[in-house]
Amino acid sequence: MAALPDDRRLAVLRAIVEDYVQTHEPVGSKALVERHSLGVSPATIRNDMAALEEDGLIAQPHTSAGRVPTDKGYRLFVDKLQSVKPLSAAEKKAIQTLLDGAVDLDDVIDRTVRTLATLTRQVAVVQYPSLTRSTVRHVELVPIGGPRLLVVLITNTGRVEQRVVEVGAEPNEALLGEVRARLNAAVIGKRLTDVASLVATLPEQFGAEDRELVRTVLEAIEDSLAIEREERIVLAGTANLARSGTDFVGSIGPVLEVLEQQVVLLKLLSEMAEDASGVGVLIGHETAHAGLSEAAVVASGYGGQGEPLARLAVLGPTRMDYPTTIAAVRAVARYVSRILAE
Amino acid sequence: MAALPDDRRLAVLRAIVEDYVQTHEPVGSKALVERHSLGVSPATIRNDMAALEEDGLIAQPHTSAGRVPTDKGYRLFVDKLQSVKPLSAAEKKAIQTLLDGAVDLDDVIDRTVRTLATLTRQVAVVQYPSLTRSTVRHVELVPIGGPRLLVVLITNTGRVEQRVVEVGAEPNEALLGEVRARLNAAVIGKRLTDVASLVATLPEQFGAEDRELVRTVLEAIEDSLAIEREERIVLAGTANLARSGTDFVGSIGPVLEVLEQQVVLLKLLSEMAEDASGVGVLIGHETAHAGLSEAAVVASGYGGQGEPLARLAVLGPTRMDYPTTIAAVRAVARYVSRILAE
DNA sequence: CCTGGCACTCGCGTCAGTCGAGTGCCAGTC
DNA sequence: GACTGGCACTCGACTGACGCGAGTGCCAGG
Repeated sequence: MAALPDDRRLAVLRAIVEDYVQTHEPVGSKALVERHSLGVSPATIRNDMAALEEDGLIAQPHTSAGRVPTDKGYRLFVDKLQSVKPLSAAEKKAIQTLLDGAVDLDDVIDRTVRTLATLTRQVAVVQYPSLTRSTVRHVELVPIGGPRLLVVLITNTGRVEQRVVEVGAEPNEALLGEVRARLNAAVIGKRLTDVASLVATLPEQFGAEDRELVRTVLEAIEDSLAIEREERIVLAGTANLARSGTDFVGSIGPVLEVLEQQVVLLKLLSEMAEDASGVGVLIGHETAHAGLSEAAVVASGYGGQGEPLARLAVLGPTRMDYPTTIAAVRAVARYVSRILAE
Repeated sequence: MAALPDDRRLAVLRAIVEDYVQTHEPVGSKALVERHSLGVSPATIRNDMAALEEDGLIAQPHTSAGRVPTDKGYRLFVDKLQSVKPLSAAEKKAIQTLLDGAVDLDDVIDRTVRTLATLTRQVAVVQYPSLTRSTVRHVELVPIGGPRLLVVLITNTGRVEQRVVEVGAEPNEALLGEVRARLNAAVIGKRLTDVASLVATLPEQFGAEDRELVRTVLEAIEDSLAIEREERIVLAGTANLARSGTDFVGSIGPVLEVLEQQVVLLKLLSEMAEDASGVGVLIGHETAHAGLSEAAVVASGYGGQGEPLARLAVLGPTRMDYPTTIAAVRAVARYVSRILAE
């Protein structure tokens, strides 16, 4: 095919996506030439549309109706997106106002997810900074009366994990100090993933009668690092699903179900590929989940230079405003990263 | 009015509620006598229905349709509920299986809310044990390098609140031990609400140069007790809202919005009155919230003898199976209370 | 390769007509 | 006085016919 027609076909696809996102109605050839200055007649557009349909990029809900983009069409639209809509000054300001003044990690995450939901008017998803990629800032052992010991682990992201353990007998302060010192010496500044191997030989450095206690403490620490607790997700804006009314033809039930199953969400987020700017998009069936066949996810890593600490995302109907959403996700991700870097 | 007809009217109301809950369709006089052995003819029932409508207990959606209970009708139905449907053995077993084996408070709450949602097939809401009604088990001060101090407060419910504070200079261990000892002596076993007044005179017991540090620590503790953090709510089963499809005629959007605004939910829970068995019910407009005009809340306190530590609840359409739901809420509340008591 | 024209398709809204469930009322019976 | 059977009436739900209009595919001509 010649260069010109192919270019125009892309322009037509782009126009169809834009119109459809705005009007939520199948778009016909006539409306298209009226709303966009394509410089050709409806009949020509019709030919192009037939070709686009042949390629599986658009489809018609029924004969004698306009065309609607398919998942594949959205995908091409997103891939060929040369320019992301920059945020308005007011929006940037809003992000700052909403995110500044957070007192701790929980608060940062909470504000982030709300900001993202408000900004995009979609469902926002924020994953807690993954423990596996952060490092140890400090480990503390606190006797809390009787044979009970509070084990506290603080990460460089400000996250605090704690656990109460039962040790055989009430430990004396001197021993505790010794364990605390050696433990910290071994792990401070190290990655959490390496902690287990770093402390493996620790019990051997103590007398036989103390080893049991040391082992119990180490178990607690490794326990805190177990996947179950480490991978937490926070949601906001689920009410936006209902607002987008007829966007999900087969009710929003399945979508809500997916959102409740954090495991599925986490898997989705962790497996997403990102483009050069750090944003990844999954459209409809690409999510490989039946409940999300009419949904799209726009995600970005955040926190940490190079490899991100965790991901945040927006979930909405496939029929969403991708340029704006992508811009919002990227902006929020950058801003949160800056905050987390302190 | 004579005693008999009044009794029968109540029976009619009860039958209407039961049928309507089951079929989700307005129920007429004929169907009523067929499905229930009321011992009278449809015509008589019609007269009773007219009276019930007069009293505002039932209503007809349109002239030539059957009757539907009003909020007031549901209220009377619930109030006159003499027997709550006991849970089946399988259900009791399910509660045990789901709730046993929780490792900490977070886990208990998490399992509870999921159990409740699964059991009732509605939205479940669990409030974290209120800090204000629990007591202090232990306070710990942990130096974490430099002028930073980790303040940890553990309650009798197993809840752990922590906060990092910046103190002027790196505190020496002796001083810290002294503060720790006096602080614990003052507050252990005391109610959190009394903590602030109990420690008021604490700074005076220290030398002038140390008072600043003591004050900073106390501030952090009082901060941890601030309402914002103490009143947390966990949800599960929001997908059930969508499943109940046409139950909410005006979409489920407003309901989801309320669920996201935890403040509203908390206010609702805290203001609910409870009957003798510890369960409270709010129906439709009684929630005093527009978004919940078609919803009902069944709540119960849990944890703590006498005055409960917090509440858990189920939220569903006004058209819900009250006897079963009330039974489930009560059973789960009792079981959680037992677990929390250890 | 684009364009104007033309016949064709098909979903949607309207309208009239029918059906039936359910009601209210009344006169009669126990 | 309470209950019952009968009867006329109401009104929403469903159905089928029908015209409208948006949109398409195709074709011949520029």
